Amino acid sequence: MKLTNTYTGNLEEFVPLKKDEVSIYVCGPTVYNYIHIGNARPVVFFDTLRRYFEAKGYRVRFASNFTDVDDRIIARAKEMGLPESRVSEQYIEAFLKDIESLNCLMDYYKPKVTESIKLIIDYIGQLVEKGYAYVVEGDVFFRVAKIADYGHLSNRRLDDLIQGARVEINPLKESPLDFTLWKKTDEGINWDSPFSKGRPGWHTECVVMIDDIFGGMIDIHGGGSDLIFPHHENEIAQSIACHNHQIANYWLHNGRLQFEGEKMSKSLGNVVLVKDFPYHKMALRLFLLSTHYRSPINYSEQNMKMFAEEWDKINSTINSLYRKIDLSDDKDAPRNIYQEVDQSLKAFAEAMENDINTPNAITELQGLIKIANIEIRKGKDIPKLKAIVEGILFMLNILGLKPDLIRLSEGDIVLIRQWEKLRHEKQYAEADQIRAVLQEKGLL
RNA sequence: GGACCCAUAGCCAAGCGGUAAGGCACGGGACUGCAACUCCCCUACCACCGGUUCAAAUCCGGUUGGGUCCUCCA
Repeated sequence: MKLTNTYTGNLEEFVPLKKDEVSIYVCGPTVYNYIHIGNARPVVFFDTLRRYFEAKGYRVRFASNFTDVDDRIIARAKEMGLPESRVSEQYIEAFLKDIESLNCLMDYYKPKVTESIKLIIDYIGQLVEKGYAYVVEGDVFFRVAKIADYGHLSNRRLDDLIQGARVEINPLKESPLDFTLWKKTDEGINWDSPFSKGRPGWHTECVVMIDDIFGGMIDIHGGGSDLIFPHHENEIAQSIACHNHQIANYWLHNGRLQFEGEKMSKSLGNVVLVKDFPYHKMALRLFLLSTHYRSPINYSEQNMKMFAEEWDKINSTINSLYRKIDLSDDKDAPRNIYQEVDQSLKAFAEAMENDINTPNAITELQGLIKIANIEIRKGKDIPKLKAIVEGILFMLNILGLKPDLIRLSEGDIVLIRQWEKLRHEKQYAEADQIRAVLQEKGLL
């Protein structure tokens, strides 16, 4: 399998650190609000990556954190008149509910900053001890100048960074590039540390959690492309400082989601929350996978209708397949192997092997859907229908698209037979009555 | 101001040196008692200008138009 590694800029053959096992860490949300569909992109993509690895037979160890200590959470807590912990708990719960609605696998490591404070303080202490960090009036900063390779991931030169810096220069820092590891404060939630009473900066949590969960290098570190600089760059710097090695063999970044051609962000206020998505959640997932993960993707209400209809078609084709099988006298016939189906599956796998090309994988899915509809029309070859339905479900499972299956009850079968009989006898008035009932039940 | 990315039909989107996949919409047809569903057919001088090459949507340079990061953001 090939993946584009941001660190090298190349499409590379994936080789795991341990045979048959893959470790993946994805930067998770800061839990101060509901997530919007842009936040859902990395979640869905990396879930799909995980599913594909699992389908290939790997054991996947997957982790994604909750940033539950942050200025925005503190601000939100004030606004809501609640303690920070209540705010973050509430949005963690909402996050999990949202990603479950997108059919993401829910069993993964979910570390929280508030539960990692001791490890974070120890880690910062080590950085100070080794001379990679310095304490000024209770604040702790990372000494970027000590990392020769700083800027490698984000492909930046230090000079450009310094020149481009528009932030107000913090006089406590030795260099404007130095970033905060620990911030002295008594506002909001805080902890005692050897440096001061305060709270950790954002960049240390992920490295610490990765160490804690995986105990060293991991295979894949992922997140949105906006995290490349400075967050991931800083993670690498800290890891090199502390352990003298990188964090991950492969860095994967997904492109940004835009809203009607504009950036979607909480600060611009043009967000569409996952929980408020106006169509079937699987249409949203289908949409998110319809563009290659590295490219930008544009959300527009107009397009969503398209994906909603496409999802309906996929879903109803599966149900038609099952209906045909359930109504057949031959329904216990074993499935068979068919070249068309196998070719689709092969092409599907090839697409996924090639840097998780989900748009092409979806094309293969659509091809099988078409084959399904042709066979449904022909009607008789139950083993083939079974092979097709199996193939479709296999693809859907990897893409994390969960169909709403409607299996026929005995009563439904009787009803459908009756409808067919009445039509055959040209008793259309009665037939249409039954048809209305069947349509109501979603069986046609 | 600095760094970087993108530009393919009405819309979404593959392709990444050998002569334009797929989906939606539109139009035409088939199926049907009438519908719905479904199927078949049809739809592209690959932003523009130059260059490299036997060959370019694909590589190089420039122009224009979008976007991203440098600052909280997935």
